[in-house]
Amino acid sequence: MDTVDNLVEKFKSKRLKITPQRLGIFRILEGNSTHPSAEDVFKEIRESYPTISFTTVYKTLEIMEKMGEILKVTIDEQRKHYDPDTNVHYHIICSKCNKISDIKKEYVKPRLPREVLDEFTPSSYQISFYGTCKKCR
Amino acid sequence: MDTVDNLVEKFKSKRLKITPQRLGIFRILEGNSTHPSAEDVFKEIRESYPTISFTTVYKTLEIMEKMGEILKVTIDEQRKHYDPDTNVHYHIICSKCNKISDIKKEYVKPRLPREVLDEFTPSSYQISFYGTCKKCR
DNA sequence: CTGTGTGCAAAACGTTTGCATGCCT
DNA sequence: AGGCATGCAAACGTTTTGCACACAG
Repeated sequence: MDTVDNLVEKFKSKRLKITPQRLGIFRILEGNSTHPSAEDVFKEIRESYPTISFTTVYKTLEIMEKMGEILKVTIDEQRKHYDPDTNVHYHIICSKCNKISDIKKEYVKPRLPREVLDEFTPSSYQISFYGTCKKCR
Repeated sequence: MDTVDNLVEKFKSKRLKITPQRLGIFRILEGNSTHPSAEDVFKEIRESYPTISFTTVYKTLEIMEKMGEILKVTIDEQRKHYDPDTNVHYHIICSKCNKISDIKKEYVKPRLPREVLDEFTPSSYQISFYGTCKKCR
């Protein structure tokens, strides 16, 4: 996602309002590589803004996702996760502690065969490795 | 997954019972490449077995998944999908009609860098392309 | 001042569980 | 006969929605 400052400008240019709640959510997400769920964001922002509601968090995340500022990461069938890093990268997920980490090195771009590209226009992709991390082994 | 006949034997050898409900679920899944959700399986089996319950479908799918006969496909954040093809392959998902298709050709195995393998032991992975299919374009 | 955003409560949705009954082996 | 399987209803966890009020622009 963009910087908080640029995001504020983008919101203003779309006539979306900048509220303390939204600013708090922007700040939590900026540079965040923990792939938080809506609940994670809610819990964290509650510490600095105790009266914020779940509704506001959900709605703001939805707006940001539609704007393309954050990506929905479909990794865990229990809940949605969000990733402010919109560049493609692998995810590794520990099935025991459920931690999601990024892998950016030695990235191999998977390709679709030409005959598939005639039938299907890809816009994004996700690569997820499931396994066990060192701590949980 | 294995053939229905072999699956029946596997269930028997684990002292799991073969009921008409379970047989119906096996038959729906055999050779099924539509990546059905529990609800899809439920709807289809209802046609031949109108009194079956959601509970039975969920529980049977869970057993089969734990036995490794079908794979949980985490592609859609709304619901779980199951795939009786347990060989690794790509999935392409049309964001408009939500159809999930298999890609088996020109498969490139993504690799994790060695320093990651010291920290993380992968057991499976999923590659999903999101986009738009010809019909929906 | 206008219209968007907020927050509550309730609904919606897929999934899971407790439990009494049924039926496969 | 014994124990696993079934199916109902209720519980669950997450996400969405309707609505009145608040506040940013």
